[in-house]
Amino acid sequence: MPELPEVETVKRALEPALAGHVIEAATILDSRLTRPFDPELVAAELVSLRVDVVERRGKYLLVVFESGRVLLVHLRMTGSFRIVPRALLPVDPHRRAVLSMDNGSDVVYRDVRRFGTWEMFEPDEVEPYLDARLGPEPFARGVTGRWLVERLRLRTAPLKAVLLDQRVLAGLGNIYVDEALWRSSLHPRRAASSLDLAECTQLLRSIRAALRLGIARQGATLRDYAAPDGGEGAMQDDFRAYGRYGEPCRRCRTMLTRTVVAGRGTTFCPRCQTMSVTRGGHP
DNA sequence: AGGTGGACCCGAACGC
DNA sequence: TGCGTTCGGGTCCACC
Repeated sequence: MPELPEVETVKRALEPALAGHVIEAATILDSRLTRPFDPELVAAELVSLRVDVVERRGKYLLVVFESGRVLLVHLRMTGSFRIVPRALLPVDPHRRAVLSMDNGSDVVYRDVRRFGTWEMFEPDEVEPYLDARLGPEPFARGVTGRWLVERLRLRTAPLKAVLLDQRVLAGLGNIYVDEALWRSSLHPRRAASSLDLAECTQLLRSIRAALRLGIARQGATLRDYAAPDGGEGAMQDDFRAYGRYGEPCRRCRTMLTRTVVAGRGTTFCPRCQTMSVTRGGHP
């Protein structure tokens, strides 16, 4: 599932293939991708635009054109890109779009579950759109333990539910929330508002450590996620909690437990990750 | 207003 | 074997 580290990996691979290049042809094969807009019209809009830069905000990819317009892409669950030489396209029933670039390469988008979205924005539209949906990047300077404790102060929902809320911090999903909670020894069902400053400072350190490791490992490859160069991530080999229920905790050897929090499968250590205020954590 | 649960998808894994 | 059922996961939306 592409979360911040996976999307960052995609962004880094896409940038050199797109930046400075012109889209010579665009094909959109699935009307769901651009819904409610006509896929043929969106494809026509893309043709002959020159890409300026590729950016990431939370789990969104921004293909910014020289005109200032932006193609906003969200991979959701199973969206992925692949960069291949033109005409080297094996048959793939899950292919949803192709951008043919002026350097002879095709940027191919595939999406098994068809949740992903492509939407064109005018220069001034994209910022308000994202600002309404996303909080700050977890690595932003202004994000501190003090900021987080204030941000959680009025949130009575389970900590895990609040961390999955993109308006609090942008880019966390089920994997990295479970990883961060394990690292900070916090129970996923703790009321978010019950965390004190020390816990929030520790939690933020853990969130950043989990994300940093994910980026260094080029994301986690589960089932069919792959980077645009076809490379697979290695983060799945470094999971401390996510999906490891039934296996021993790497701190205390207690068997990890699986439960459901905020409607999401949740793995945690019933011994380390306590419901009460902790003294010091384990980054 | 904050919290919750269903809808959207479809392949994999599971149950009989 | 073959069929039907369940599950998951990000975001949006209706409802409390």
